[in-house]
Amino acid sequence: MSLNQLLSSIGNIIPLNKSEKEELSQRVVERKIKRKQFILQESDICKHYTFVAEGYCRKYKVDDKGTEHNLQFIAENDWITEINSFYFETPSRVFIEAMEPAVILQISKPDLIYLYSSSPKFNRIFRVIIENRFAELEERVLHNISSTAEERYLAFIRTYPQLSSRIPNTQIASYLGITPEFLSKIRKNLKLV
Amino acid sequence: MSLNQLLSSIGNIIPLNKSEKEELSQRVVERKIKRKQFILQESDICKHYTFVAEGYCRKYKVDDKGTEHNLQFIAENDWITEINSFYFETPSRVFIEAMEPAVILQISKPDLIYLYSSSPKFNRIFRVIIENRFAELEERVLHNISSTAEERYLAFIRTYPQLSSRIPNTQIASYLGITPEFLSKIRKNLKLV
DNA sequence: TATAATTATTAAAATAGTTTATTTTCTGTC
DNA sequence: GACAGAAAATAAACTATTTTAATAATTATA
Repeated sequence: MSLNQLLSSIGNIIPLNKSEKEELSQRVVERKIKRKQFILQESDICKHYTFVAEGYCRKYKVDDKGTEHNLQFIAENDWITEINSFYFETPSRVFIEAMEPAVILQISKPDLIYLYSSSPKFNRIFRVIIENRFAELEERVLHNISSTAEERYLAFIRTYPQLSSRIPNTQIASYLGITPEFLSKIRKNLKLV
Repeated sequence: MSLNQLLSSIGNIIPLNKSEKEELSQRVVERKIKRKQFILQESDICKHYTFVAEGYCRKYKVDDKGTEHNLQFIAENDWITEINSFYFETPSRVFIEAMEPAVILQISKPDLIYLYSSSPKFNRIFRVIIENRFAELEERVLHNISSTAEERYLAFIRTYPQLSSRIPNTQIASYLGITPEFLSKIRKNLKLV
């Protein structure tokens, strides 16, 4: 059951005692989300820190020309939020959307603030969660500025082997910052080699 | 004096009381760094969280071909570390180097761990520091995948107006992920327009 | 102040990536 | 199992960016 998934995922960071688990469990709300349904829409305020238990999501931004740009894919047992919008209560500039039917667990900001005060461990947990994501993001920037599209594509499928097979190529292209046509070209090339 | 700079910068996140300021001040070490001197070298373990009081630094990675790629510039009153290396005590994959004669304040990992346990505020402070940097980094990824080199250059000088005038164009090009020659072309073009 | 060394600019040719348009393949649904 | 709609592949022409190489401008140092 998805709450256990969340507890064990957090337990990997720091083991929680019974009362901490209680506190956390009581403040988490489970939701079932359809494919293509939004978890967060642009210009809304991001009210939750979200744990993905089943399915996967994408976080993307729409630019002035209406083109979508994928910032992140979020697989099972991973956390997603829009930090700026969540903490500063400013309108979100991104969408978060389920790519497959999903089960998510959400914590509201007041509840999270409560948890931070109830045990210092929670502060630490959410610091570690964002630090992990930060390291990942920095890795990505590095690839973006130092690798060709082909190298980035190979790195992507190497880093997310299971997930990448579930993601349509259009979406992967948008994540890599190239057109789907050029991704096709790259894939064709790789087959020849 | 640089310790006051650090205290006031942290005070902007959460005000500290006297004893917290004491605890922090006692665990911070000031160092003067020459231009081009390293604060962290590749394959070393990052031992400190570093606050830049004067001067500015760059964090960069050297790829297989020996080319340097700038990941970040760190100006006065900002923090820098290599999260992965610092927390997991793994060899750093990046260099951090002073671009101008600098004054820095450093906290070692044991001292930071101590601070985390001494007051929950410190956990929160370093969570906020990394969250801010995270938001900045995400903005950058977005630009990288959705903007042309010219747009990225304009965004860069708009975001860091004072700092960008102190950074050589070669370094800016490396940050933008383009060649210095192409940056020249862009700058020429912008003058004409 | 002159000279060396680094940094910035320019230009031409080569490569990487986009655009537009068409065709093929895949997927879901009745 | 046939059909509609979405996703993927192909190709040609176009644009962005790199590479190489040479020159000009700036900065550091004897």
